[in-house]
Amino acid sequence: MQTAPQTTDQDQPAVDMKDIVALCKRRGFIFGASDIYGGINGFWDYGPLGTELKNNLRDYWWKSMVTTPPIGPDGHPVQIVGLDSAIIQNPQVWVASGHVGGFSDPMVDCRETKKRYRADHLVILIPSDDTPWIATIEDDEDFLKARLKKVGRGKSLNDFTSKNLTEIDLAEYPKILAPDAKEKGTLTEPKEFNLLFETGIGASEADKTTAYLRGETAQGIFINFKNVVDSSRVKIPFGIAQVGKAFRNEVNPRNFIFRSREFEQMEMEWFCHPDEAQKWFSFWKDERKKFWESIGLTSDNILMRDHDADELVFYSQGTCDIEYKYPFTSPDFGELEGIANRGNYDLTQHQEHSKTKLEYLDPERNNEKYIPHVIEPAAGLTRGVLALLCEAYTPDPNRPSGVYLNFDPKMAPKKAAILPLTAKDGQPEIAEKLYLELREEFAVDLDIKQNIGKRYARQDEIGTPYCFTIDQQTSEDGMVTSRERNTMAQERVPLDKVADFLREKLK
RNA sequence: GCGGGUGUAGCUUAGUGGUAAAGCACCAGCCUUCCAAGCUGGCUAUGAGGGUUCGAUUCCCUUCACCCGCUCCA
Repeated sequence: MQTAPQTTDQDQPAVDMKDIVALCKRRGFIFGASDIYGGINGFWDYGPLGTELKNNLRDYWWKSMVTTPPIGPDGHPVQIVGLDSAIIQNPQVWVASGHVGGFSDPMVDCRETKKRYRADHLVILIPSDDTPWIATIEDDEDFLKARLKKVGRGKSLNDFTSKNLTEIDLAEYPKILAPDAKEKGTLTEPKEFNLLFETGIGASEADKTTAYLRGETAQGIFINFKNVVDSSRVKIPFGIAQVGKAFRNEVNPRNFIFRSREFEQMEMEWFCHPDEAQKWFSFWKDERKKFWESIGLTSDNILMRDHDADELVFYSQGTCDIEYKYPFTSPDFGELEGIANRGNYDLTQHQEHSKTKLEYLDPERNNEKYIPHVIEPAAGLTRGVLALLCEAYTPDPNRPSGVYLNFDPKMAPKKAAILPLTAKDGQPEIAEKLYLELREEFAVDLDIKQNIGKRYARQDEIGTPYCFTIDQQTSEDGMVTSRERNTMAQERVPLDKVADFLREKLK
C-alpha cells in the first residue's frame, strides 16, 4: 500500500474516513469488535446491514466465479468449482507454504533513531581496521555514497568488505553504526515476526499440539487439488474457488477494516498448463477488473498496477494488484485484489512436503504429466466491502440526511423500503401486503412510523435505491409512488407491477 | 513496535473534588402527511482497572481503544 497525506481534489470534496466509520456504526454496518469491553485492536463486527452488504458481495463473486463463470478465450465458459476447506489444517501445510519458519522477515530497531529496518535489507561495510562498521540500506547507491562520505573517514568503497546483516554474528553488533545513527551499537537483536495465529489442538493442556489459523484460504485449495481432480471430472484448465475467513497477526492494524487481523478472502486458484499460464494471467486480470467495475467502482478510483520485478516474491512470475483509491490512501491507491502468476510453486511445495504426487496427467496432451501452473486472483472480501462503502458515500447538503450511500442496487443491503404515508386509513395494511409479496424475492424494509421525510432520510443513509410510498390515492387507483434514491425523483407505479419494476432495476 | 494526540449519551458539546447539563438523534403517544415539522413523555454517558481522598468524571498511576505520523504488511 502506498500512503500519502490526504488531499482535496478540486472537483471532488475529500471524504473523511471518520464520517464513513461513524455512519457505519450509527446505521449498523460495522462495529468495533468487543465494543462493550473496550474493543480489541484489529477486529471488527459486521452489523445487520454490513452483513447483508458483505453477503451480497460474496454471493455476487461466487456467482461470477462458480455459478456463471466467464466465457474463456475459446468462446466457451471456463470451468470453476467451489470449495470450503477447514480453517485449521495440519501444521505442515504452513511449513510447506512458507508461512512458518520460511521467509518471515526479521526486523531490527535502532535504539537511537527509533527507526526500524528489515534485517535482510541492511548491508554492512566492514573495514580492515577497528573503525566502526557502517550499515547502509541495500540497493540505495546515493545513500551509500553519502553515508560513506560522512562517516567513512576518507575510505572508499574498496576499503571495505560488505556483508548482509543476516550473516553477521550478534556479538559483532556493538561495532555497527546504524544507517541513520550517530553512535555505534544501537541496533537491536533481529526480531522475528510470525504473522500466523497459533492455536492448540487437544482439550488437555498436556496433549496440546500447536496448530495455526489459516493465513490465507489459498492453501486449503492447493491441498485439495488432488481430491477435486479425482472427484469432480474437472479437466485442466480449471479453477477452484473459496470464500472464507483468514487470520494474520498484523504488526499494526490500521485504517478501519482495511488491515485487520481477522478478515475475509475470496480466492480462486486457476490451474493450467505451464505454456498457457501467461495467457490466463492476462485473461484473469481483465476479468477481475470488469468484476469490480460491474458493481459500481468507477474507473477513476480503480487502478491496475503490475509489480516491478524487484517487488515480486521469488517464485512469482508476475503479479498485478487491483488497487482502489480509498480516502485514507488518496491520492494514492491501496490494494483490493492481487492477481498472481504463481508458477507451480505451491503444488510443488506440497508435493515435496506431503510426499503425495500432485502431477496432472493430461490426456489432451498425449498423457503429458506435469505439475500445473497457477494463476491466483485473490480478493479481499472485507476490503471489497470497504471499497463499496467508500465509493457509495456521497455527501449531499441538499437533502435532509446530508449524505446518501450510492450503492449499485445489486450490492445495496436493502433493495427497497415500503412506506405508508400515514399510519392509518388502511395504508399500513396495503403496505404490509406489498412487503410480504416483495420479501419473497428481495431484501426489503417495511417502515410505518414517523413522518415520511425522516424515513426517506434513513433509507438514503443506508443506501436503499428505491422507496415505495402508499398514500390515500393508492386505495383508489392501485398505484404507489416510487422514489429513486440518487435523484429523489418520483413516479407512480401500479401495485401489482412493483416486483417487475424492482426486478428490472436490479438487472 | 516508536512518537504525538484523544476518550463525558448514538452524535455535537457543557460542567464540577460533593445529585452530571443541553441540543440533535433514537423510542412511545398525539397531531400532521411526499423529503429529518410540532407537542408530550421516555431511554441512554464520564473507556477499563487501581491509587490518593470522608467522597474522584475531575488529581496520580496503569491499561485498553481510537486518530495522526513513522515503521511494517511473508
